[in-house]
Amino acid sequence: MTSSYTSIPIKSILHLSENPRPISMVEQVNNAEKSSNCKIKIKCSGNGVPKPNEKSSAADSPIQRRTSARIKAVKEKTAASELQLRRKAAAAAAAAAEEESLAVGEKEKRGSGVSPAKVGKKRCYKKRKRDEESVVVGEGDVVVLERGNESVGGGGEAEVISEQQKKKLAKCEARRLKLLEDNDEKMDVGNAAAKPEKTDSLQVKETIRLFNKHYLHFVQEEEKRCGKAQADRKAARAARKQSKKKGKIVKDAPLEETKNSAKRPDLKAISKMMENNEILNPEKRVGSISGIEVGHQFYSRAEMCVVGFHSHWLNGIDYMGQSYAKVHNNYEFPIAVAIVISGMYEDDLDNAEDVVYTGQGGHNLTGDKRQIRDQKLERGNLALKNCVEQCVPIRVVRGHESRSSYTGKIYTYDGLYKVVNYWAEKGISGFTVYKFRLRRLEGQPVLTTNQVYFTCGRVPQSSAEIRGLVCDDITGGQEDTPIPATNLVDDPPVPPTGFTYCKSIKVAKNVKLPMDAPTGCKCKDKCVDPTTCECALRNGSDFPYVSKDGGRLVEAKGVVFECGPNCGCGPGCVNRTSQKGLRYRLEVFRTAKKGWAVRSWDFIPSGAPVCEYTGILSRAEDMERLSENNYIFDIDCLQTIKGIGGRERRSTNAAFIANLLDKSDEQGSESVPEYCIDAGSTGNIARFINHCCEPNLFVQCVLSTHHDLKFARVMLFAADNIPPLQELTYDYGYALDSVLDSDGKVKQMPCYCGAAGCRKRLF
DNA sequence: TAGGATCAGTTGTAT
DNA sequence: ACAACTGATCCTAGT
Repeated sequence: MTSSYTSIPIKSILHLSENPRPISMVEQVNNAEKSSNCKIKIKCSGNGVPKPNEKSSAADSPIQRRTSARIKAVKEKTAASELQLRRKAAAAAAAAAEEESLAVGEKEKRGSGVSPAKVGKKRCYKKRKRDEESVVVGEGDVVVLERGNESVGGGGEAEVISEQQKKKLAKCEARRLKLLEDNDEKMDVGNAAAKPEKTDSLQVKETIRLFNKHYLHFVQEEEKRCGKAQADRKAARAARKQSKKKGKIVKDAPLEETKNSAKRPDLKAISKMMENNEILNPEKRVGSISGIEVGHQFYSRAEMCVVGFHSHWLNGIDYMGQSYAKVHNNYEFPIAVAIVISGMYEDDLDNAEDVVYTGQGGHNLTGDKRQIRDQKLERGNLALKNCVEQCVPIRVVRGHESRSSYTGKIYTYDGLYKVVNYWAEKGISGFTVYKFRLRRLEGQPVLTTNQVYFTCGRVPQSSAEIRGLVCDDITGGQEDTPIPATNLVDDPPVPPTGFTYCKSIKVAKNVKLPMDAPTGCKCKDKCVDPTTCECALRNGSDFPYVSKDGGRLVEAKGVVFECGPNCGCGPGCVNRTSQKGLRYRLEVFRTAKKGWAVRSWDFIPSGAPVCEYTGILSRAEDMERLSENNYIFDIDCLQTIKGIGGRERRSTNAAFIANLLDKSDEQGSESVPEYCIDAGSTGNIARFINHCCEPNLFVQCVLSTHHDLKFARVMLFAADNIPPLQELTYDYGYALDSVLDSDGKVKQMPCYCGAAGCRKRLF
């Protein structure tokens, strides 16, 4: 039986709660603000919403917000400087590429020194890395094995060590020494060595992001198919009823069409990524995988596959088979490289640092999930046995039941373990099972499995449990779920002040929101069929959302057309996903260096809507006068669609949008946003979300009550699966040199978000 | 909530 | 070329 994780001392849990999640290494831009803030004494009244006329205190400003570009000056400058910049960038990239290709040999020797900054470079690095891996097994990772504990056997039917095996052990020792040597070299390189690790972790992040995109795409495909199947069944039933009346016999539709069960979108996503060569680390390898640290959380088995951590979504033991013997002659194959401990075997025994793992086979896959046959020393079992004899460490992942995951399960990488010994015995059900004693290698980060388990459970259940609470609900009851504010940084702790909470957009006096609501779809209750729903057609004949998990955006789009006031569907329609208000329990918390920040107590799956950016909808040029307002968000829907002003180009329904673009062009829209949302004095939770160069949210413009791109609603969606208590961030999206000061000079703002790929400048 | 069908890549073996 | 192997996932049926 798999032991529970309660074997961890309570102390370690307490320790955790005493030390809140480390705050990312972000330097505050406005350091001066903090001291002034400390002097302000503000009592948070009743509902916690400050008076509207309270002066916006600098304390509320984490770092400078997405400020309106100084429009006129930019207009003049953009065209000229953009061209110049592009030329410069192209020249720099070319030079870098050349330098890179020349330096490859040298850098490979050092095994480091890769700049994470430029995409072009990153690609070069990725490729080189793979080439490296295809010829090296077990190198480049720190593997420290203790001697004297490598005897084979120890259990019932232990095998005895042979002369040949002794030789192998010697070989193994030699390998170990080499690894240590390599490690020393790495240490010498010092800081430079840390860089590629970060780059790799970004690659891991991006690969998982890509997986999520494919995953949601296939979820959508399946939802469509199942929806159609359901409609077909309904129609078939109706037809049968009719024909019964007439006395005719109608055959049932073939099973294929009526089947309602969805094919597994996760597996389809894996297949797709294999087909596209998008799998990270496609070669199996011994030891740790760079970019995946101990404690890394996976949200499904499929995630492990796409980053090359464990190459099968189903097998417990991942091993390198005989085919690897052709390329690598330093091992006797098969050898195991990774295992998943998920408690599926009745004979498992798990004490965290010390595990008795049951081999594979003889397991009743359906029903009671117990042993029904004897296990044999073959496949994964043989691979684990070979690990004992050849001192090959294996990666260990543990599965946990957890609500904070879309699959209800979390897999945590617990580090490298060595297979100490193995034996065969009669298991609980009376069949022969192979057992492997695993011991965690020393010198690794403290085991995090239990911490993660309890971190998730540490989310407060009531306001009484919240530490450092300074405000019960900054929304003053406007949102369905209250948003508390906590402050464990300031002394005395102060709540966020200087703004009025508003759930929805307010419009400035001199701005007229388009009132001509577009014609709506004629669907009833919920929009289902994307081939007939007009709103779906506007999005390119597909709904932008999947129904799963209450609505998730499949991918970032130029603009999303949602159902609006003239649509026949109700509020529960999937194509109103962004209109349903806050879905997750959010918290505003004070950080030491970044001012206020936002995090969620709930798990947020990728593509889920987090919040809208609200405030006062204003003319961008009116904001020019307000030089110190740091809460201005330009509505850059048009720019995003056109892919200008530093915006990434996204997929769009070209046909429908071309029409809208023509309209806006007629109205003389330039490359600079005309309108913006000013959350300086009035806004919602979004005004507290900080910038990060590698964020976990992204901005998505949404149209529902009208089709004017200049007034699109601004929504923030989850870009990744976001675990509870992780700070929420998005990219403020400045083009470098796009902000000018009052004298028309280019203004520069350093970025201290601390991400590996930080651009070092906010603008 | 429990049971069971399904899913698809890897591996080893048979042809 | 093919079958065996594997346990996560999700739907369905039952309580």
